[in-house]
Amino acid sequence: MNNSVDAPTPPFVPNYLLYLLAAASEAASERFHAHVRSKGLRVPEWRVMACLIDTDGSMVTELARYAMIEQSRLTKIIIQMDTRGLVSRRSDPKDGRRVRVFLTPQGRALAEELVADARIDEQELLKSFQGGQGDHIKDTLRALIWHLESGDLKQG
Amino acid sequence: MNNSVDAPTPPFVPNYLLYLLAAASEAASERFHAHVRSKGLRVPEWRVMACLIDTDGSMVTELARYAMIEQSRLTKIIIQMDTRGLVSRRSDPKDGRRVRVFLTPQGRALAEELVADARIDEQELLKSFQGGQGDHIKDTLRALIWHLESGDLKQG
DNA sequence: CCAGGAAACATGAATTTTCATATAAATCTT
DNA sequence: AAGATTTATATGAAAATTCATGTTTCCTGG
Repeated sequence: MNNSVDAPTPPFVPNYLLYLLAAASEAASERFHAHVRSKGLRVPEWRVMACLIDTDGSMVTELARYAMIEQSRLTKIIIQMDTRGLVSRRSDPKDGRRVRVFLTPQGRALAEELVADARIDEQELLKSFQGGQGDHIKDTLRALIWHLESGDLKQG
Repeated sequence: MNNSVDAPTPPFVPNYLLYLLAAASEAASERFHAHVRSKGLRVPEWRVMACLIDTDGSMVTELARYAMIEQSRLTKIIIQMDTRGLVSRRSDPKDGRRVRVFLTPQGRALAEELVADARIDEQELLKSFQGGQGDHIKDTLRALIWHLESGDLKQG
């Protein structure tokens, strides 16, 4: 007979990939998201503005994919941002169904300021994350995203 | 004079660490989260159950940290889950302020089923992600989380 | 040209989430 | 040991999100 105690079963959550991804995303974003809110924007609004810095004038559906926001939700966010003067909406002359979204001068000024802040924040995160490791994490994440989006992993 | 066109400015968003983390989390979770919903649970409810598999009987505040859900929101989720018979709430006899949350037998059965499914899903993700790379990503994420939570990166 | 269908957005009602604060129990202070 | 603080959870109203579906515009074959 064996008197020794069993090794405790290891916990599930802290070793689960989807938890690690969500926790890493949250932890890494916390500080900058607080900064965004201090500037009077909610995080989804900041995401819209960051996307528009890259692709000003894109249509709502494109923006929804790029910013990872569901379409009807994005529509409502954009309407609010329009009201606040951060973006303007114009229907596409070539296709009346499409609504193209543009940064206003005011919106662009804020967006550029925040993108600059975001770059600094990112550099601080990466450089504090011991030399070189920092570079690799972005590559790893890009590879993971590419793998997940392309392969579709057997259409379960 | 130089006739050559400038190289286009590289886009910000697709190379931004916080975007990569959020996008990786979303892409990796999509399939399993759909599975969770097909079982009649919303994602935050699944998170609560997964946490309780590890730490049944924990108090609301602990659970909130572990499941990354804000406290007052968690309270409401737990009340719903209690009503549905997935968990039960008992006030701690040692400290009347605390509410300890337990899986019911029915809740535990569902939680165990989903944890098993989650393990399978995770294995499929990792093994499809070319040999060995899979292992490393979890280590990288753990390191990042540990770094972010411990260091606090200068108290900006 | 027209009917049918698809694509792009908008909308409304039900539900959730957020934020500030209330309540209640434990702990500290003097 | 009474009062002041802190900790734990609950609550309510305002705001945001979700989901299904409506509306408008475009496209396609006959």
